[in-house]
Amino acid sequence: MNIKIEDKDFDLSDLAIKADLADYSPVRGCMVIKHYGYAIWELIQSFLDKEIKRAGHKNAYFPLFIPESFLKKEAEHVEGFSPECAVVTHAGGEKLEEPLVVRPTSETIIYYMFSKWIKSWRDLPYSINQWANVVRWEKRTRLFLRTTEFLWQEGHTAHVDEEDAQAMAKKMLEIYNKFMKEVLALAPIVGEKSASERFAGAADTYSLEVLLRDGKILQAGTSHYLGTAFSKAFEIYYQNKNNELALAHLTSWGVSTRLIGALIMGHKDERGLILPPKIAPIQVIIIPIYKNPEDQELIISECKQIKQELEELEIRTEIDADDQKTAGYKFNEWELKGVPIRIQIGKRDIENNVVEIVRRDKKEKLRDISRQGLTERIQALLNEIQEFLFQRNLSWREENIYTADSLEEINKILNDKGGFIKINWSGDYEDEIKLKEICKATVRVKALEEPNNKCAISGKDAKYKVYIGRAY
RNA sequence: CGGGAUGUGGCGCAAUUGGUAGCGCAUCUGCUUUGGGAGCAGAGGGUUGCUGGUUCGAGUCCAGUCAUCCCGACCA
Repeated sequence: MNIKIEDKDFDLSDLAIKADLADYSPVRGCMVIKHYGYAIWELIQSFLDKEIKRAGHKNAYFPLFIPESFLKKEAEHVEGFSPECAVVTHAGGEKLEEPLVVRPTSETIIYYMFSKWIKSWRDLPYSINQWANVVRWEKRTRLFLRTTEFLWQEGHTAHVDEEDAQAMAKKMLEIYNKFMKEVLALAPIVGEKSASERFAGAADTYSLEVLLRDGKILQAGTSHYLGTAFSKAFEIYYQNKNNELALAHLTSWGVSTRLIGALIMGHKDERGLILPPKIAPIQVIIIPIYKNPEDQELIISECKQIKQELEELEIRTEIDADDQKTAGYKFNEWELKGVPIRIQIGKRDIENNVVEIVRRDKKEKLRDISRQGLTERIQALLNEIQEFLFQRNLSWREENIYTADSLEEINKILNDKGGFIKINWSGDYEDEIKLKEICKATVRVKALEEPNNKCAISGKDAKYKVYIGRAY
């Protein structure tokens, strides 16, 4: 890798490839997730899977192929997804009687099964989660943010009534929010989508919107209250306590490998990736520095000793003992890859019974850190970095929430700074269109406050206070 | 899917009016090096994305195709 990284403003593809997270595949819009990137996904999975199970959901697996007719059963759903479906028409050397859709999401096939499994109020709430790949033939792709095939988790639940279902949709939203704050150190704005931004077929869509370092906004997770539209389409009826047939109320919720995009773009700086400790595949990188073979042996054995001590505290540690590369090269490379803490040990340090520590988040060099109590010091520092990154992301978000009362103001703010703008909005679709055409911005989520002025787009009476911004 | 750009050793790039492909980094060998991307000397590596066409001759011109990037319309 031959790159000078001083003051380089990385874009996402630069970073994803140079930090060795992913590579392009020969198929348009698809990516290979390399081991360093996949390790991040595995960590995401292990944290979230625990939370999802704690919330009472069990994992299952549904097929990749969905009969085309299933997609067509729910009107809005088919309208939303048909254009981006990959369809298998031939298999086994023959034309299929009914084409099979490669799942863009699994509502239809899961609810088809729900209708067979749910018969009584005693069966409810019913829930399933699956970790799977899905395919959406997007016009424009971008590594991690929008790839043709991506990995995700999708949860589906059925409930006796709206109240119960809404509570679940919100509970899962809060689990995502907590995960993003505590593990990914990202501070999303959480709220309800406008009608036009809803999931195809949903009654209500809630989402988590992350402000990235480039000022753009990323929808990083969603949770939907689906109402009874799918239940009608797939005949998910149950017998209630009054011995009547009733429609189940459904929810679905998911997060994808896009979270890795949020992670990259939410924390990066001019030197590359910055990974919060909890999600970093390597939390501590140890770099031995030596001039001759005698020192080398001594120093490496000290590195191994430190690695072992750190691993006893379950701190993910690696030693970069590659003697083909100079120390300086390694410093830059591991910074590019976002490892939270680097320990440097040379002969000097061993003689003085100290090490040098460099923290990635603040680019701060801590010299002469005592070897005694080092592991505890590192552990505390990892927590400190985790907290620092969250606080930094939170202030970044807070500092970039603006208000505006006209399209001109909105445009100026977005051109100069990006970020979120809180505006009053009439709630009319035509105003959303206007906002998009003139400012290239969309309504991200509704704010909790009540509107306190006329609509910033049209001057009509405002119905909502909303956050808007330019999104990926 | 529309507009624009690009595609040349692993990576980044060059090659004038068409004349048979060159540089830097990386790689290999040797010696010296190693606390912020090492130095010197030598060596290897290419059907120029792919397919076809024009031409005595194509990296260069033409057509098609595939991929990537930027801008729109579509989206987690």
